[in-house]
Amino acid sequence: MDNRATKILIADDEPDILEILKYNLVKEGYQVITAQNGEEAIEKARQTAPDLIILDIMMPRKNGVEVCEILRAQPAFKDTLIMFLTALSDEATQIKGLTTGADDYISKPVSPQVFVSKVHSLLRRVRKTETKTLQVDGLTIDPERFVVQYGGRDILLAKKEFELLYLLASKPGRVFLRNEILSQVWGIDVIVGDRTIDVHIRKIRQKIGVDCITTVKGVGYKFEL
Amino acid sequence: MDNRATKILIADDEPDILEILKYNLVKEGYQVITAQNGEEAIEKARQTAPDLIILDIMMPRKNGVEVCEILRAQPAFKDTLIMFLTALSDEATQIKGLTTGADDYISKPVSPQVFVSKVHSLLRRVRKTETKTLQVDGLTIDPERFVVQYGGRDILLAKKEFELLYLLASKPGRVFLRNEILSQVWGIDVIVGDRTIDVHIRKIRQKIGVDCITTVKGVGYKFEL
DNA sequence: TTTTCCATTAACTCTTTGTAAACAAAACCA
DNA sequence: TGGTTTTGTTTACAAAGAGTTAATGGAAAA
Repeated sequence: MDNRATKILIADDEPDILEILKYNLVKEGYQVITAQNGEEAIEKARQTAPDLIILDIMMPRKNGVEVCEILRAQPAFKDTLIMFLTALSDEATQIKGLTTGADDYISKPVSPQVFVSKVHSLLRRVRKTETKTLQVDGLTIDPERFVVQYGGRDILLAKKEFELLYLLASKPGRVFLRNEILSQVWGIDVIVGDRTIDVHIRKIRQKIGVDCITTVKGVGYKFEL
Repeated sequence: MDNRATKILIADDEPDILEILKYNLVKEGYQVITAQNGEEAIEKARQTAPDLIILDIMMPRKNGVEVCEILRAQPAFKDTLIMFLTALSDEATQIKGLTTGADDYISKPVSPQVFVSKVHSLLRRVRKTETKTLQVDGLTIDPERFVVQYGGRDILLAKKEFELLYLLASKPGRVFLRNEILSQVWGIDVIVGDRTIDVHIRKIRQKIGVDCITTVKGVGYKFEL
């Protein structure tokens, strides 16, 4: 699984819990941001735009449910995943939490395994629905079939090639910095050599046979037909 | 799985529970109808002809078991899936429930995951026997006889092989991730080794004799003739 | 009960893919 | 223009992933 570039915000007032959870998520390759109270959580959420927000219910300065409600009221967080941590398996709280628009909850105490696997599965569930077929000027990129079509021809790309092309084509004309490409396709903490991107770009150009990727020297690449 | 067209009726007298369950099913793409008591459940069942009916045992104005009995007595609901919710793990009630013709039961409290996965697996279980014969490019897959026909030839597949092929062929061209295959064919909580899928794929390819399953490395498999 | 068939695992091989390294070619800048 | 930086290309190699085969234990059929 690539957890690259997946940002997770955890808010809990107990530093120990925060540490443990953070440790386990970082180990899995996620980028973790922490907050110790409700207001800090909201602030950090705005600053970092995380993919998943994990909120303890019991927190000073706005509890988890309140934070969730505030965030959900904003368009930016309408589709962000939110998960609650409940100290006790307080049925009432669980229900309230879910109805206010959280996507899942975990009751503490929880084993790191279970915690991590819950996070995984929640993110996976959502990612799947994110894949949409792209159509740009006669080029079709279909993640469901994992096929690129151009001029009635099926072009088979390897995984990384496909992911790279998909990223570029997701915003035609927009320039993606090399850094951006790295963190989106390879992951935030994967270190690869300078020429790796170029080699993949080359293979894509070769396979497609049309010049659809433009180099912007000193900056990055953009997709354009 | 395409849950769009799947209608689920939930009957429970506690609005909170109803909300939580509905929320989770809707999130999975099911169409959900709710009822707050036994009689309402029967009425809504008649109106909407759901694919699955989830009944709380303890309900005012006819309890779950009574509702089940009444519905089962009607030809229209002879084959509808019925699932019970039991507040306590009351063994006696569970048994009674099942003998009156329910297909499964869940004891509350239940986590959203478990609940959703039970619903999934119940529907999957039944859909399988719902036996729609698939016809793709001269290949006929008939779940009723457990037989695959190709080029006028009958090919006998073992159960797992058949289920796997059926899944892949249900959406020709679409790539199924290994994970997806595992959870659809083997079940959500079965753990099998890495090579198990490959071995089954191999047997299918061998028996059919035509290359109809394409490997997408690092991603999964797809059916394509 | 014996036999056959099936699902799975393990061990191994084969293939594809990703990356590094080394060098060539551009583009940039003075 | 010559030197410098950035990108393109090629080749080679390691590792990931998938294919293959045989063996095992269990279930179903005979």
